[in-house]
Amino acid sequence: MEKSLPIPVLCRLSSLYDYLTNLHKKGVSRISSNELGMVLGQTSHTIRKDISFLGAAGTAGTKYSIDDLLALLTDRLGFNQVKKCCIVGLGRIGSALMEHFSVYDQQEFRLVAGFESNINRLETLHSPIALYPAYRIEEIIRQMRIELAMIAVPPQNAQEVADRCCGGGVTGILNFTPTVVKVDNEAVFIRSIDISGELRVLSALLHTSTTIIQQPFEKE
Amino acid sequence: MEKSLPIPVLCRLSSLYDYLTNLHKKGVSRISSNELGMVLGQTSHTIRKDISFLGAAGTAGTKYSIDDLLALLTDRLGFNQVKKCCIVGLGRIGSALMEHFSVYDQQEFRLVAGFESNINRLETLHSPIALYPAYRIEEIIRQMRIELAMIAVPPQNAQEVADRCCGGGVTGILNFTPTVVKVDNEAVFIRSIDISGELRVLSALLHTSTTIIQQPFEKE
DNA sequence: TAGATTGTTAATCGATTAACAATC
DNA sequence: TAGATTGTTAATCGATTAACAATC
Repeated sequence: MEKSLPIPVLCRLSSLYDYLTNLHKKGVSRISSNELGMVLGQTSHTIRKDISFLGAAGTAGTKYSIDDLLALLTDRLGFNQVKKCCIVGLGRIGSALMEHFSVYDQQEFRLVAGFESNINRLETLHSPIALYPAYRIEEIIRQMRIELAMIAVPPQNAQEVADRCCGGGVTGILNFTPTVVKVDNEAVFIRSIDISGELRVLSALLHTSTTIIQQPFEKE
Repeated sequence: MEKSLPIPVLCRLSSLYDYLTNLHKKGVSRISSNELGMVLGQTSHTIRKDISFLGAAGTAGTKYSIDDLLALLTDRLGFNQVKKCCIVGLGRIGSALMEHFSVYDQQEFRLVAGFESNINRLETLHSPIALYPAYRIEEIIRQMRIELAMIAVPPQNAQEVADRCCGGGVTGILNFTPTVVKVDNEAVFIRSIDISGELRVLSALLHTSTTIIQQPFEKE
């Protein structure tokens, strides 16, 4: 039985993949765990440990071959199989994502559909990617075999949309809503990006770091 | 000396704050750690532990008072002090964020400036928020006493922009770029949102969960 | 009082860091 | 061979979970 990769490891490997892709484009051919650690803000130990999760990738004494590492990452993490994605909710954030992903061609995924419930708004939108009214979510996801859905609807609709995306058959959801969404299907992965939440975290960090004195609820 | 809150705790408290704010608006007055756990996808233990980091907030036997909890969170995490924010880079994502934060009025922060290096593009943009050319970053940040910067520039410019934001005096950076940015100032907090990275993580999750057999590098 | 539910201490779990052996 | 650097095992650290005492 395959030991599945811990999420923190996966996140770092994803970032590593991105960086190596850039190096590859620049024509760099080898790099050490030490150098990688510097750039990615990790220790060299962490880099090597993370890589070793994928199986051995380098040869001792030599630095990592960037091509080999990229090939290993691509293979093990499945980045060679293009995943079809859709975006539900084409408001400000949703349509920005739409444009973003229709321009950048990431080899790992391809945006193939957008959904919007407001028909008037839908008609004002233009995109090289097919757009559909929201009531067709299940139908289109199933028909096109879409695997990933990005959800950028108002928070109060996030759960319902997530359920319908699952109903259509997606196995991954990227939730841009502060709502914590849940699905009963074990096989569906959910990750969330909460922009306001992140701003609050930063805000709290600056606050708590400057509030040095404040000693709450002193017991006597 | 004040023990600073661990980041995971801070993230959950931020999400708790958001949820309680909604409950408050709906007129709900009390809620238990158990119910909160259900909704926020945590155990009741975690909820209570997190809250206890702020000092005692409830009374045993009774559920938490939502008003009291909100007051405590607001006070301890500094959400009553409005933080001034800016956005650097007004491309697709940047201008979507711009619109987003100029519409939603979050009491915790206020967007006060946007920066864009492309003068032609700058002139086509219209916003209720003041927009400036990128060369004025330091000047305006210092002058307006802006504390937080969101960075939505091309990845290759992220580090330089971060440095200049720090030069102006921000103490928090929300980086929307896949580039890992670093600053030498210890007092500056950085958080990152890597949208493509998250998609890759999801993508890898679905891949590794379906790839059951694949047993790499079997030792003999 | 009895039931409910908080706050906190203790136990477990997992991830990161360190050390080092393996090896090119 | 000696120097460099990987891969892996062990040690540390921190966060989550569990248990329960405190108390309304």
